Amino acid sequence: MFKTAKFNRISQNIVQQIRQAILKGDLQPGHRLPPEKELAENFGVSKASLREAFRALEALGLLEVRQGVSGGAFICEVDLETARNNIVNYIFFQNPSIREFTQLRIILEPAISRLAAAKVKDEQLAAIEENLNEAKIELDSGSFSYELDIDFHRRIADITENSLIHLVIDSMQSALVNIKKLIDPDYDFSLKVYHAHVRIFDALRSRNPDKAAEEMLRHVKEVGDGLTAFCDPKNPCAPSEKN
Amino acid sequence: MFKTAKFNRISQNIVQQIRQAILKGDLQPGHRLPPEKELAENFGVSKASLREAFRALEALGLLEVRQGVSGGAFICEVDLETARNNIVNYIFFQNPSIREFTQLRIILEPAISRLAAAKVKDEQLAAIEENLNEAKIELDSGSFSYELDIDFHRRIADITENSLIHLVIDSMQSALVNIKKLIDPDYDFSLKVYHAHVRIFDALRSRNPDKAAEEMLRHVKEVGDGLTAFCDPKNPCAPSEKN
DNA sequence: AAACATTAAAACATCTGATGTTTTAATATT
DNA sequence: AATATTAAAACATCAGATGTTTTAATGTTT
Repeated sequence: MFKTAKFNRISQNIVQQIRQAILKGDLQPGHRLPPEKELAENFGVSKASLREAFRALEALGLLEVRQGVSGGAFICEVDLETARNNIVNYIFFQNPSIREFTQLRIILEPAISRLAAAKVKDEQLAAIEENLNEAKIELDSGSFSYELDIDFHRRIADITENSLIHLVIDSMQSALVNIKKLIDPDYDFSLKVYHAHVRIFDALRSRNPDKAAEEMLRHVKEVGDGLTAFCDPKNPCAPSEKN
Repeated sequence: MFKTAKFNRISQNIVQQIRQAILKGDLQPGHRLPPEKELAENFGVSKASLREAFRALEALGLLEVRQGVSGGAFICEVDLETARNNIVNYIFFQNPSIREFTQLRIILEPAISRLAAAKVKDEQLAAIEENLNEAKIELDSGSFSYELDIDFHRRIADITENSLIHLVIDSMQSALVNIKKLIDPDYDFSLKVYHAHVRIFDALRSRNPDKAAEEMLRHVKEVGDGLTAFCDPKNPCAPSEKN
Protein backbone atom coordinates (compact mmCIF):
# COMPACT_ATOMS: atom_id res chain seq x y z
CA MET A 1 0.00 0.00 0.00
CA PHE A 2 2.79 2.40 0.85
CA LYS A 3 6.18 2.72 -0.70
CA THR A 4 8.82 1.29 1.57
CA ALA A 5 10.57 4.28 3.08
CA LYS A 6 13.96 3.32 1.79
CA PHE A 7 16.31 5.55 3.70
CA ASN A 8 16.02 6.17 7.36
CA ARG A 9 19.43 7.65 7.73
CA ILE A 10 20.14 10.87 9.45
CA SER A 11 22.35 12.01 6.59
CA GLN A 12 19.59 11.30 4.08
CA ASN A 13 17.14 13.26 6.17
CA ILE A 14 19.47 16.25 6.19
CA VAL A 15 20.07 15.96 2.45
CA GLN A 16 16.33 16.07 1.81
CA GLN A 17 15.79 19.03 4.10
CA ILE A 18 18.52 21.04 2.43
CA ARG A 19 17.50 20.04 -1.09
CA GLN A 20 13.91 21.03 -0.37
CA ALA A 21 15.04 24.34 1.06
CA ILE A 22 16.96 24.99 -2.14
CA LEU A 23 14.07 24.00 -4.40
CA LYS A 24 11.73 26.15 -2.32
CA GLY A 25 14.08 29.06 -2.78
CA ASP A 26 14.91 29.42 0.91
CA LEU A 27 18.56 28.63 0.26
CA GLN A 28 20.15 30.31 -2.72
CA PRO A 29 23.45 29.77 -4.50
CA GLY A 30 26.28 31.46 -2.68
CA HIS A 31 24.64 31.09 0.70
CA ARG A 32 27.02 29.79 3.36
CA LEU A 33 25.70 27.34 5.88
CA PRO A 34 26.82 27.65 9.51
CA PRO A 35 30.05 25.88 10.51
CA GLU A 36 29.90 22.12 10.90
CA LYS A 37 29.89 22.18 14.65
CA GLU A 38 27.11 24.73 14.90
CA LEU A 39 24.97 23.16 12.18
CA ALA A 40 25.37 19.72 13.71
CA GLU A 41 24.03 21.13 16.97
CA ASN A 42 21.15 22.79 15.11
CA PHE A 43 20.15 19.50 13.54
CA GLY A 44 20.87 17.68 16.78
CA VAL A 45 23.21 15.22 15.11
CA SER A 46 26.86 14.35 15.24
CA LYS A 47 29.44 15.98 13.03
CA ALA A 48 30.03 12.67 11.25
CA SER A 49 26.41 12.39 10.13
CA LEU A 50 26.33 15.97 8.97
CA ARG A 51 29.48 15.41 6.98
CA GLU A 52 27.97 12.37 5.28
CA ALA A 53 25.07 14.55 4.23
CA PHE A 54 27.50 17.14 2.88
CA ARG A 55 29.23 14.53 0.75
CA ALA A 56 25.91 13.46 -0.75
CA LEU A 57 24.91 17.05 -1.47
CA GLU A 58 28.28 17.63 -3.10
CA ALA A 59 27.74 14.59 -5.30
CA LEU A 60 24.42 16.08 -6.36
CA GLY A 61 26.18 19.33 -7.22
CA LEU A 62 24.13 21.33 -4.73
CA LEU A 63 26.89 22.11 -2.25
CA GLU A 64 30.55 22.97 -2.25
CA VAL A 65 32.58 22.62 0.92
CA ARG A 66 35.84 24.49 1.21
CA GLN A 67 38.52 24.40 3.84
CA GLY A 68 40.19 27.46 5.29
CA VAL A 69 39.31 30.49 7.35
CA SER A 70 36.70 31.86 4.99
CA GLY A 71 35.64 28.40 3.89
CA GLY A 72 32.56 26.47 4.82
CA ALA A 73 29.62 24.84 3.07
CA PHE A 74 28.21 26.90 0.21
CA ILE A 75 25.03 26.27 -1.72
CA CYS A 76 25.73 26.20 -5.43
CA GLU A 77 23.99 25.84 -8.75
CA VAL A 78 24.15 22.38 -10.26
CA ASP A 79 26.59 22.70 -13.12
CA LEU A 80 26.41 21.12 -16.54
CA GLU A 81 29.19 18.67 -15.82
CA THR A 82 27.41 17.22 -12.81
CA ALA A 83 24.16 16.84 -14.71
CA ARG A 84 25.94 15.36 -17.70
CA ASN A 85 27.90 12.85 -15.59
CA ASN A 86 24.71 11.62 -14.01
CA ILE A 87 23.05 11.21 -17.36
CA VAL A 88 26.07 9.38 -18.71
CA ASN A 89 26.00 7.05 -15.70
CA TYR A 90 22.36 6.29 -16.34
CA ILE A 91 22.87 5.72 -20.04
CA PHE A 92 25.85 3.48 -19.33
CA PHE A 93 23.54 0.96 -17.68
CA GLN A 94 20.78 1.35 -20.22
CA ASN A 95 23.40 0.55 -22.84
CA PRO A 96 21.37 1.86 -25.76
CA SER A 97 22.12 0.64 -29.26
CA ILE A 98 23.54 2.78 -32.03
CA ARG A 99 20.07 2.59 -33.50
CA GLU A 100 18.58 4.28 -30.44
CA PHE A 101 21.17 7.04 -30.46
CA THR A 102 20.68 7.61 -34.14
CA GLN A 103 16.91 7.62 -33.84
CA LEU A 104 17.01 10.38 -31.27
CA ARG A 105 19.70 12.31 -33.12
CA ILE A 106 17.66 12.21 -36.33
CA ILE A 107 14.82 13.84 -34.47
CA LEU A 108 16.90 16.44 -32.70
CA GLU A 109 19.91 17.51 -34.64
CA PRO A 110 18.46 18.45 -38.04
CA ALA A 111 15.75 20.48 -36.30
CA ILE A 112 18.37 22.22 -34.19
CA SER A 113 20.47 22.99 -37.25
CA ARG A 114 17.42 24.49 -38.87
CA LEU A 115 16.86 26.79 -35.92
CA ALA A 116 20.55 27.64 -35.80
CA ALA A 117 20.76 28.58 -39.46
CA ALA A 118 18.03 31.13 -38.94
CA LYS A 119 19.76 33.01 -36.15
CA VAL A 120 23.48 32.27 -36.24
CA LYS A 121 25.75 35.26 -35.61
CA ASP A 122 29.03 35.93 -37.36
CA GLU A 123 31.18 35.29 -34.30
CA GLN A 124 29.45 31.97 -33.81
CA LEU A 125 30.25 31.05 -37.38
CA ALA A 126 33.84 32.06 -36.78
CA ALA A 127 34.02 29.78 -33.74
CA ILE A 128 32.70 26.85 -35.75
CA GLU A 129 35.14 27.59 -38.54
CA GLU A 130 37.94 27.54 -35.99
CA ASN A 131 36.67 24.14 -34.84
CA LEU A 132 36.86 22.90 -38.43
CA ASN A 133 40.39 24.22 -38.83
CA GLU A 134 41.51 22.30 -35.76
CA ALA A 135 39.70 19.22 -36.97
CA LYS A 136 41.50 19.51 -40.31
CA ILE A 137 44.85 19.55 -38.55
CA GLU A 138 43.90 16.48 -36.55
CA LEU A 139 42.74 14.76 -39.71
CA ASP A 140 45.93 15.54 -41.60
CA SER A 141 47.96 14.14 -38.72
CA GLY A 142 45.94 10.94 -39.03
CA SER A 143 44.06 11.21 -35.74
CA PHE A 144 40.54 12.05 -34.68
CA SER A 145 39.48 14.23 -31.76
CA TYR A 146 36.28 13.24 -30.04
CA GLU A 147 36.39 16.51 -28.15
CA LEU A 148 36.31 18.52 -31.37
CA ASP A 149 33.51 16.38 -32.72
CA ILE A 150 31.38 16.94 -29.62
CA ASP A 151 32.29 20.61 -29.67
CA PHE A 152 31.02 21.04 -33.23
CA HIS A 153 27.58 19.74 -32.37
CA ARG A 154 27.49 21.57 -29.07
CA ARG A 155 28.28 24.89 -30.72
CA ILE A 156 25.40 24.48 -33.12
CA ALA A 157 23.09 23.61 -30.25
CA ASP A 158 24.27 26.70 -28.39
CA ILE A 159 23.14 28.95 -31.19
CA THR A 160 19.55 28.21 -30.23
CA GLU A 161 20.24 29.80 -26.81
CA ASN A 162 18.06 27.11 -25.32
CA SER A 163 19.49 25.61 -22.14
CA LEU A 164 17.37 22.48 -22.48
CA ILE A 165 18.60 21.80 -25.99
CA HIS A 166 22.11 22.48 -24.78
CA LEU A 167 21.81 19.91 -22.00
CA VAL A 168 20.30 17.23 -24.19
CA ILE A 169 22.83 17.54 -27.00
CA ASP A 170 25.77 17.81 -24.64
CA SER A 171 24.72 14.72 -22.71
CA MET A 172 23.91 12.62 -25.74
CA GLN A 173 27.19 13.47 -27.42
CA SER A 174 29.10 12.62 -24.26
CA ALA A 175 27.34 9.29 -23.93
CA LEU A 176 27.86 8.52 -27.59
CA VAL A 177 31.59 9.14 -27.34
CA ASN A 178 31.87 6.23 -24.94
CA ILE A 179 30.61 4.01 -27.72
CA LYS A 180 32.76 5.62 -30.39
CA LYS A 181 35.86 5.10 -28.29
CA LEU A 182 35.18 1.38 -28.21
CA ILE A 183 35.03 1.35 -31.97
CA ASP A 184 38.00 3.53 -32.82
CA PRO A 185 37.03 4.89 -36.23
CA ASP A 186 39.39 4.63 -39.17
CA TYR A 187 40.67 7.39 -41.45
CA ASP A 188 37.88 6.99 -43.96
CA PHE A 189 35.30 7.50 -41.23
CA SER A 190 37.07 10.56 -39.87
CA LEU A 191 37.23 12.04 -43.35
CA LYS A 192 33.52 11.56 -43.91
CA VAL A 193 32.77 13.26 -40.59
CA TYR A 194 34.99 16.18 -41.47
CA HIS A 195 33.43 16.71 -44.88
CA ALA A 196 29.95 16.48 -43.44
CA HIS A 197 30.81 19.08 -40.84
CA VAL A 198 32.09 21.37 -43.55
CA ARG A 199 28.87 21.01 -45.54
CA ILE A 200 26.80 21.76 -42.44
CA PHE A 201 28.94 24.78 -41.75
CA ASP A 202 28.44 26.05 -45.30
CA ALA A 203 24.69 25.74 -44.91
CA LEU A 204 24.82 27.67 -41.65
CA ARG A 205 27.03 30.36 -43.16
CA SER A 206 24.61 30.84 -46.01
CA ARG A 207 21.77 31.01 -43.45
CA ASN A 208 19.93 28.26 -45.26
CA PRO A 209 17.76 26.41 -42.69
CA ASP A 210 16.51 23.70 -45.02
CA LYS A 211 19.97 22.97 -46.28
CA ALA A 212 21.39 22.94 -42.75
CA ALA A 213 18.75 20.46 -41.65
CA GLU A 214 19.26 18.32 -44.72
CA GLU A 215 23.02 18.14 -44.34
CA MET A 216 22.78 17.41 -40.63
CA LEU A 217 20.30 14.62 -41.27
CA ARG A 218 22.60 13.13 -43.88
CA HIS A 219 25.53 13.38 -41.44
CA VAL A 220 23.70 11.76 -38.53
CA LYS A 221 22.50 8.91 -40.73
CA GLU A 222 25.96 8.42 -42.17
CA VAL A 223 27.53 8.25 -38.73
CA GLY A 224 24.81 5.88 -37.54
CA ASP A 225 25.44 3.57 -40.50
CA GLY A 226 29.17 3.85 -40.08
CA LEU A 227 29.10 2.96 -36.41
CA THR A 228 26.68 0.11 -36.96
CA ALA A 229 28.98 -1.34 -39.61
CA PHE A 230 31.70 -1.67 -36.99
CA CYS A 231 29.43 -3.52 -34.61
CA ASP A 232 27.93 -6.94 -34.32
CA PRO A 233 24.51 -6.24 -35.82
CA LYS A 234 22.78 -8.53 -33.34
CA ASN A 235 24.35 -7.10 -30.22
CA PRO A 236 25.51 -3.63 -31.14
CA CYS A 237 28.43 -2.45 -29.07
CA ALA A 238 27.49 -4.19 -25.86
CA PRO A 239 30.20 -3.33 -23.35
CA SER A 240 29.97 -6.85 -22.01
CA GLU A 241 32.12 -7.83 -24.97
CA LYS A 242 34.97 -5.76 -23.64
CA ASN A 243 36.22 -8.59 -21.46
CA MET B 1 46.96 26.59 -17.80
CA PHE B 2 45.71 23.64 -15.79
CA LYS B 3 42.34 23.07 -14.26
CA THR B 4 42.46 23.51 -10.52
CA ALA B 5 42.28 20.03 -9.06
CA LYS B 6 39.16 20.71 -7.09
CA PHE B 7 38.85 17.82 -4.70
CA ASN B 8 41.66 16.35 -2.73
CA ARG B 9 39.50 14.47 -0.34
CA ILE B 10 39.95 10.85 0.52
CA SER B 11 36.25 10.20 0.07
CA GLN B 12 36.31 11.77 -3.39
CA ASN B 13 39.28 9.65 -4.33
CA ILE B 14 37.41 6.51 -3.33
CA VAL B 15 34.29 7.63 -5.18
CA GLN B 16 36.31 8.07 -8.36
CA GLN B 17 38.03 4.73 -8.02
CA ILE B 18 34.76 2.90 -7.54
CA ARG B 19 32.96 4.83 -10.28
CA GLN B 20 35.77 4.09 -12.70
CA ALA B 21 35.72 0.42 -11.76
CA ILE B 22 32.00 0.35 -12.53
CA LEU B 23 32.39 2.17 -15.84
CA LYS B 24 35.25 -0.14 -16.76
CA GLY B 25 33.00 -3.11 -16.03
CA ASP B 26 35.13 -4.43 -13.17
CA LEU B 27 32.29 -3.91 -10.71
CA GLN B 28 28.87 -4.98 -11.84
CA PRO B 29 25.40 -4.37 -10.41
CA GLY B 30 24.66 -6.75 -7.57
CA HIS B 31 28.28 -7.05 -6.54
CA ARG B 32 28.78 -6.69 -2.81
CA LEU B 33 31.79 -4.78 -1.60
CA PRO B 34 33.68 -6.08 1.44
CA PRO B 35 32.46 -4.97 4.88
CA GLU B 36 33.26 -1.41 5.94
CA LYS B 37 36.03 -2.39 8.26
CA GLU B 38 37.80 -4.60 5.76
CA LEU B 39 37.38 -2.21 2.83
CA ALA B 40 38.64 0.70 4.91
CA GLU B 41 41.77 -1.29 5.62
CA ASN B 42 42.12 -2.15 1.92
CA PHE B 43 41.99 1.51 1.01
CA GLY B 44 44.13 2.42 3.99
CA VAL B 45 41.60 4.94 5.26
CA SER B 46 39.36 5.32 8.25
CA LYS B 47 35.84 4.01 8.37
CA ALA B 48 34.51 7.58 8.49
CA SER B 49 36.12 8.52 5.17
CA LEU B 50 34.90 5.36 3.53
CA ARG B 51 31.40 6.04 4.73
CA GLU B 52 31.50 9.54 3.28
CA ALA B 53 32.42 8.01 -0.05
CA PHE B 54 29.51 5.58 0.27
CA ARG B 55 27.07 8.42 0.83
CA ALA B 56 28.30 10.17 -2.30
CA LEU B 57 28.05 6.99 -4.35
CA GLU B 58 24.53 6.47 -3.06
CA ALA B 59 23.60 9.99 -4.11
CA LEU B 60 24.89 9.16 -7.59
CA GLY B 61 22.72 6.05 -7.60
CA LEU B 62 25.69 3.75 -8.01
CA LEU B 63 25.58 2.10 -4.60
CA GLU B 64 23.05 0.86 -2.11
CA VAL B 65 24.08 0.23 1.47
CA ARG B 66 21.91 -1.98 3.63
CA GLN B 67 22.07 -2.83 7.29
CA GLY B 68 21.69 -6.30 8.73
CA VAL B 69 23.44 -9.62 8.65
CA SER B 70 23.28 -10.10 4.92
CA GLY B 71 23.58 -6.39 4.26
CA GLY B 72 26.54 -4.42 3.00
CA ALA B 73 27.38 -2.11 0.13
CA PHE B 74 25.99 -3.25 -3.22
CA ILE B 75 26.77 -1.84 -6.64
CA CYS B 76 23.59 -0.94 -8.45
CA GLU B 77 22.36 0.38 -11.77
CA VAL B 78 21.53 4.07 -11.78
CA ASP B 79 17.76 4.19 -11.89
CA LEU B 80 15.55 6.57 -13.82
CA GLU B 81 14.48 8.46 -10.72
CA THR B 82 18.04 9.32 -9.78
CA ALA B 83 18.87 10.51 -13.28
CA ARG B 84 15.64 12.46 -13.52
CA ASN B 85 16.14 14.15 -10.14
CA ASN B 86 19.56 15.30 -11.16
CA ILE B 87 18.28 16.69 -14.41
CA VAL B 88 15.46 18.44 -12.62
CA ASN B 89 17.95 19.98 -10.19
CA TYR B 90 20.02 21.27 -13.08
CA ILE B 91 17.03 22.65 -14.92
CA PHE B 92 15.79 24.31 -11.74
CA PHE B 93 18.81 26.59 -11.76
CA GLN B 94 18.76 27.15 -15.51
CA ASN B 95 15.18 28.26 -15.07
CA PRO B 96 14.27 27.93 -18.74
CA SER B 97 11.35 29.87 -20.13
CA ILE B 98 8.13 28.33 -21.37
CA ARG B 99 9.41 29.25 -24.82
CA GLU B 100 12.48 27.04 -24.36
CA PHE B 101 10.42 24.10 -23.14
CA THR B 102 8.01 24.50 -25.98
CA GLN B 103 10.76 24.82 -28.56
CA LEU B 104 12.27 21.51 -27.51
CA ARG B 105 8.91 19.82 -27.21
CA ILE B 106 7.94 20.92 -30.70
CA ILE B 107 11.04 19.20 -32.00
CA LEU B 108 10.64 16.03 -29.98
CA GLU B 109 7.08 15.15 -29.27
CA PRO B 110 5.49 15.22 -32.72
CA ALA B 111 8.37 13.14 -34.09
CA ILE B 112 7.96 10.67 -31.25
CA SER B 113 4.21 10.45 -31.86
CA ARG B 114 4.93 9.73 -35.49
CA LEU B 115 7.21 6.84 -34.57
CA ALA B 116 4.72 5.60 -31.99
CA ALA B 117 1.80 5.56 -34.40
CA ALA B 118 3.75 3.28 -36.69
CA LYS B 119 4.40 0.58 -34.11
CA VAL B 120 1.93 0.92 -31.25
CA LYS B 121 0.53 -2.36 -29.91
CA ASP B 122 -3.03 -2.95 -28.79
CA GLU B 123 -2.17 -3.30 -25.11
CA GLN B 124 -0.26 -0.01 -25.26
CA LEU B 125 -3.34 1.64 -26.73
CA ALA B 126 -5.42 0.13 -23.95
CA ALA B 127 -3.07 1.57 -21.33
CA ILE B 128 -3.33 5.02 -22.90
CA GLU B 129 -7.11 4.71 -23.05
CA GLU B 130 -7.12 3.86 -19.36
CA ASN B 131 -5.05 6.98 -18.74
CA LEU B 132 -7.66 9.03 -20.58
CA ASN B 133 -10.48 7.46 -18.58
CA GLU B 134 -8.79 8.44 -15.35
CA ALA B 135 -8.13 11.92 -16.69
CA LYS B 136 -11.82 12.25 -17.57
CA ILE B 137 -12.78 11.41 -14.00
CA GLU B 138 -10.35 13.99 -12.67
CA LEU B 139 -11.68 16.54 -15.11
CA ASP B 140 -15.30 15.89 -14.16
CA SER B 141 -14.42 16.33 -10.51
CA GLY B 142 -12.94 19.70 -11.41
CA SER B 143 -9.32 18.84 -10.75
CA PHE B 144 -6.24 18.18 -12.85
CA SER B 145 -3.63 15.47 -12.30
CA TYR B 146 -0.11 16.37 -13.33
CA GLU B 147 0.84 12.75 -12.83
CA LEU B 148 -1.68 11.59 -15.43
CA ASP B 149 -0.54 14.29 -17.82
CA ILE B 150 3.09 13.23 -17.54
CA ASP B 151 2.05 9.62 -17.80
CA PHE B 152 0.26 10.19 -21.09
CA HIS B 153 3.35 11.61 -22.74
CA ARG B 154 5.62 9.06 -21.15
CA ARG B 155 3.53 6.18 -22.44
CA ILE B 156 3.76 7.47 -25.96
CA ALA B 157 7.51 7.86 -25.62
CA ASP B 158 7.74 4.30 -24.31
CA ILE B 159 6.20 2.93 -27.49
CA THR B 160 9.40 3.81 -29.31
CA GLU B 161 11.26 1.38 -27.01
CA ASN B 162 14.11 3.85 -26.99
CA SER B 163 15.63 4.37 -23.55
CA LEU B 164 17.15 7.70 -24.57
CA ILE B 165 13.83 9.07 -25.73
CA HIS B 166 12.27 7.73 -22.56
CA LEU B 167 14.78 9.58 -20.39
CA VAL B 168 14.50 12.86 -22.23
CA ILE B 169 10.70 12.96 -22.26
CA ASP B 170 10.42 11.80 -18.67
CA SER B 171 12.86 14.44 -17.46
CA MET B 172 11.42 17.28 -19.47
CA GLN B 173 7.89 16.50 -18.36
CA SER B 174 8.99 16.35 -14.73
CA ALA B 175 10.79 19.67 -15.01
CA LEU B 176 7.84 21.24 -16.78
CA VAL B 177 5.45 20.17 -14.04
CA ASN B 178 7.32 22.38 -11.61
CA ILE B 179 6.38 25.32 -13.77
CA LYS B 180 2.81 24.19 -14.29
CA LYS B 181 2.31 23.86 -10.56
CA LEU B 182 3.23 27.48 -10.09
CA ILE B 183 0.60 28.44 -12.60
CA ASP B 184 -2.29 26.24 -11.48
CA PRO B 185 -4.24 25.82 -14.70
CA ASP B 186 -7.96 26.54 -14.77
CA TYR B 187 -10.78 24.27 -15.94
CA ASP B 188 -10.71 25.57 -19.49
CA PHE B 189 -7.02 24.71 -19.77
CA SER B 190 -7.55 21.23 -18.36
CA LEU B 191 -10.35 20.63 -20.81
CA LYS B 192 -8.20 21.63 -23.76
CA VAL B 193 -5.46 19.28 -22.62
CA TYR B 194 -7.91 16.43 -22.26
CA HIS B 195 -9.41 16.92 -25.70
CA ALA B 196 -5.99 17.18 -27.29
CA HIS B 197 -4.95 13.95 -25.62
CA VAL B 198 -8.06 12.25 -26.97
CA ARG B 199 -7.28 13.45 -30.50
CA ILE B 200 -3.71 12.19 -30.23
CA PHE B 201 -4.98 8.87 -28.96
CA ASP B 202 -7.37 8.58 -31.88
CA ALA B 203 -4.53 9.17 -34.30
CA LEU B 204 -2.44 6.50 -32.61
CA ARG B 205 -5.32 4.06 -32.60
CA SER B 206 -5.82 4.54 -36.32
CA ARG B 207 -2.07 4.06 -36.80
CA ASN B 208 -1.82 7.36 -38.62
CA PRO B 209 1.71 8.75 -38.12
CA ASP B 210 1.13 12.07 -39.85
CA LYS B 211 -2.06 12.71 -37.95
CA ALA B 212 -0.42 11.72 -34.66
CA ALA B 213 2.43 14.14 -35.29
CA GLU B 214 0.07 16.88 -36.35
CA GLU B 215 -2.15 16.56 -33.30
CA MET B 216 0.80 16.39 -30.95
CA LEU B 217 2.28 19.50 -32.50
CA ARG B 218 -1.01 21.31 -32.11
CA HIS B 219 -1.22 20.17 -28.48
CA VAL B 220 2.31 21.24 -27.57
CA LYS B 221 1.82 24.64 -29.16
CA GLU B 222 -1.52 25.07 -27.44
CA VAL B 223 -0.04 24.23 -24.05
CA GLY B 224 2.90 26.54 -24.72
CA ASP B 225 0.58 29.41 -25.58
CA GLY B 226 -1.66 28.61 -22.64
CA LEU B 227 1.17 28.61 -20.14
CA THR B 228 2.69 31.76 -21.59
CA ALA B 229 -0.63 33.53 -21.24
CA PHE B 230 -0.52 32.92 -17.51
CA CYS B 231 2.97 34.35 -17.20
CA ASP B 232 4.53 37.74 -17.30
CA PRO B 233 5.58 37.82 -20.95
CA LYS B 234 8.81 39.64 -20.15
CA ASN B 235 9.93 37.34 -17.39
CA PRO B 236 8.13 34.07 -17.92
CA CYS B 237 7.53 32.14 -14.74
CA ALA B 238 10.66 33.21 -12.95
CA PRO B 239 10.61 31.50 -9.56
CA SER B 240 12.00 34.67 -8.02
CA GLU B 241 8.45 35.94 -8.16
CA LYS B 242 7.31 33.30 -5.75
CA ASN B 243 8.27 35.38 -2.72
C1' DA C 1 52.51 53.88 -0.19
C1' DA C 2 53.05 49.61 -2.31
C1' DA C 3 54.75 45.17 -2.41
C1' DC C 4 55.89 41.31 -0.05
C1' DA C 5 56.42 38.08 3.81
C1' DT C 6 54.64 36.23 8.23
C1' DT C 7 51.37 34.52 11.33
C1' DA C 8 47.46 33.01 13.62
C1' DA C 9 42.89 31.59 13.71
C1' DA C 10 38.77 29.77 11.39
C1' DA C 11 36.96 25.90 9.39
C1' DC C 12 37.23 21.64 7.40
C1' DA C 13 39.67 16.63 7.08
C1' DT C 14 40.77 12.53 9.15
C1' DC C 15 41.26 9.07 12.53
C1' DT C 16 40.01 6.10 16.58
C1' DG C 17 37.17 3.58 19.27
C1' DA C 18 32.98 2.98 21.73
C1' DT C 19 28.03 2.02 21.59
C1' DG C 20 23.49 1.39 19.31
C1' DT C 21 20.30 -0.52 15.78
C1' DT C 22 18.67 -3.46 12.02
C1' DT C 23 18.26 -7.43 9.65
C1' DT C 24 18.11 -12.18 8.90
C1' DA C 25 19.97 -16.80 9.08
C1' DA C 26 19.88 -20.29 12.24
C1' DT C 27 17.72 -22.46 15.92
C1' DA C 28 14.18 -23.81 18.89
C1' DT C 29 9.40 -24.46 19.85
C1' DT C 30 4.76 -25.60 19.06
C1' DA D 1 4.96 -27.34 8.93
C1' DA D 2 4.39 -23.19 10.89
C1' DT D 3 5.80 -20.01 14.18
C1' DA D 4 8.61 -17.83 17.59
C1' DT D 5 13.25 -16.87 19.45
C1' DT D 6 17.93 -15.67 19.28
C1' DA D 7 22.40 -14.38 18.10
C1' DA D 8 25.61 -12.55 15.08
C1' DA D 9 26.84 -9.81 11.01
C1' DA D 10 27.01 -5.43 9.33
C1' DC D 11 25.84 -0.89 9.27
C1' DA D 12 24.54 3.76 12.05
C1' DT D 13 25.73 7.10 15.16
C1' DC D 14 28.30 9.53 18.40
C1' DA D 15 32.22 11.90 20.90
C1' DG D 16 36.51 13.71 20.93
C1' DA D 17 41.28 14.09 19.60
C1' DT D 18 44.54 15.67 16.11
C1' DG D 19 45.97 17.36 11.53
C1' DT D 20 45.71 20.38 7.41
C1' DT D 21 44.31 24.26 4.51
C1' DT D 22 43.23 28.70 3.62
C1' DT D 23 43.23 33.50 4.12
C1' DA D 24 42.53 37.72 6.70
C1' DA D 25 45.26 40.39 9.45
C1' DT D 26 49.57 41.96 10.62
C1' DG D 27 54.17 43.22 10.10
C1' DT D 28 58.20 44.25 7.23
C1' DT D 29 60.69 45.97 3.57
C1' DT D 30 61.47 48.93 -0.33
